[in-house]
Amino acid sequence: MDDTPPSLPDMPVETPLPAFDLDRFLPYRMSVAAERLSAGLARAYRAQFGIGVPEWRVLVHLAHAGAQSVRDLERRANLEKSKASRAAARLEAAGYVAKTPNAGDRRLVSLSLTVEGHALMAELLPLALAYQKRLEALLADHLGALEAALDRMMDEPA
Amino acid sequence: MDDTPPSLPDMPVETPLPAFDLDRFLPYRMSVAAERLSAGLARAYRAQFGIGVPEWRVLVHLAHAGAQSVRDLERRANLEKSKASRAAARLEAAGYVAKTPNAGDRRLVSLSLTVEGHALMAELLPLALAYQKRLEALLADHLGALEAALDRMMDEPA
DNA sequence: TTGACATCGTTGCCTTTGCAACGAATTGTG
DNA sequence: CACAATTCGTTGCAAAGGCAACGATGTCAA
Repeated sequence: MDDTPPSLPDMPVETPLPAFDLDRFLPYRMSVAAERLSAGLARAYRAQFGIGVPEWRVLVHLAHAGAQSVRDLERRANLEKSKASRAAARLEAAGYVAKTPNAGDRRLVSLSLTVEGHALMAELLPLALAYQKRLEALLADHLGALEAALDRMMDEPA
Repeated sequence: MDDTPPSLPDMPVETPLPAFDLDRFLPYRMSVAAERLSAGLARAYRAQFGIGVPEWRVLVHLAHAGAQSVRDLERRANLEKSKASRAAARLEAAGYVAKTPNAGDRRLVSLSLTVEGHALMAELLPLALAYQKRLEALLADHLGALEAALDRMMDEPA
């Protein structure tokens, strides 16, 4: 708060930097808020089921859309290829997901929920839905604008 | 969309799962949008200056608040302790940040921008400000509600 | 048909992350 | 003053992530 610093002779005079408050910077705020939301939910399944975020996304998408290839997950659940592949491998090892070769195109792997995976989702999905409800109630009147803002961010090419 | 599946004898009958579309799930949407914003900005400095997100946060906070300890960065820039420590170490190696022991409390390390770090920020901050401006223009009428929503998410204890 | 080109999923390699433990320094308590 | 408890920053270690390359498969056009 020293508007006119004494400028001691041995202190190099530096161009003043533009004012910039990280706390008002949108990429930062979004990142922190997103981390917070993910962490809040993850507490519900991470410790209890050994499921991380990538696994969660795979499971949800399989539950919602049925059998899917790794490529589908990459495109539709925003999972980088190797991330999706390894998450699927972990889920297969845990017995929640079955990997079967696709008959039509043998490059594809068909991932699907096992009975255990289905049962797991029967537990997890209600938790997620409740979390979503809580958020919607918290945001209330701002929810619509938030979603519109998110849409715009996602539509923008950059 | 087969509402009444044939229920073949060898197909175990499973409780139908609640409808759940990842694309409408807020933690997911926030995470994807945040990643997108960070990536958009990071392109401006990552390749060109070898600066990653943690380094960026350290630099910005030092530019904004002057000399800070690792603990300050942890608290005020949402950087986990070791992340802040290592980012500071990388920045010191790159010559952008100076680490000096704090006279009053010798447990603390005082991090500050070097002349080179100051010059770097004189380049980077305008980029960040322009990016913020672009975002604000894109969001336009929804900006206020977005910020209010972010505030609520951050205030909530969970 | 054949050969160039594209796509799919996995893997190797290296970096980054997260967590816990540690030594050094400081604070608080009796 | 001693000495337990706390705080600060770093580091070891195992897990996760990112990227590029690979083999296998599929497509397409000459």
